[in-house]
Amino acid sequence: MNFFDQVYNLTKKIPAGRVASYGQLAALISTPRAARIVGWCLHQMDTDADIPWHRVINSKGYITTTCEDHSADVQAKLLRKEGVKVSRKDELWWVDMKKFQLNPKLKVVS
DNA sequence: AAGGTGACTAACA
DNA sequence: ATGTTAGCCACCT
Repeated sequence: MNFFDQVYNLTKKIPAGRVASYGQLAALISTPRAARIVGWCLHQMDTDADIPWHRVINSKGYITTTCEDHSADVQAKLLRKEGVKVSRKDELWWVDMKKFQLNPKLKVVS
């Protein structure tokens, strides 16, 4: 199983109504510094894959997608549909990580 | 086979 | 406190 598959697998486990950061996912796959790869992975992923890609955002809570199919607007909409509070901040969509981050305690590492 | 590319981050100035 | 910089590492060309 390659890294991408692990990312996909893990992403699927994120429950609706919660979000995780790229770095957090990387840490859970035991490669704490691979945050960028996680992002790239989701960027490259098949659009039809059954993966809740929208539940993954950056460590500060901002939505920074650059995909056209998976735009930040779409992502924000999907999250709100699941009960995650998304607001406008600095021209970007933002969610409160303190409230919605998946298992914050796991973000130890380092 | 080697170097480039990120939906990132933490450390610094 | 805010903006920049430099590591990060699996995959692609």
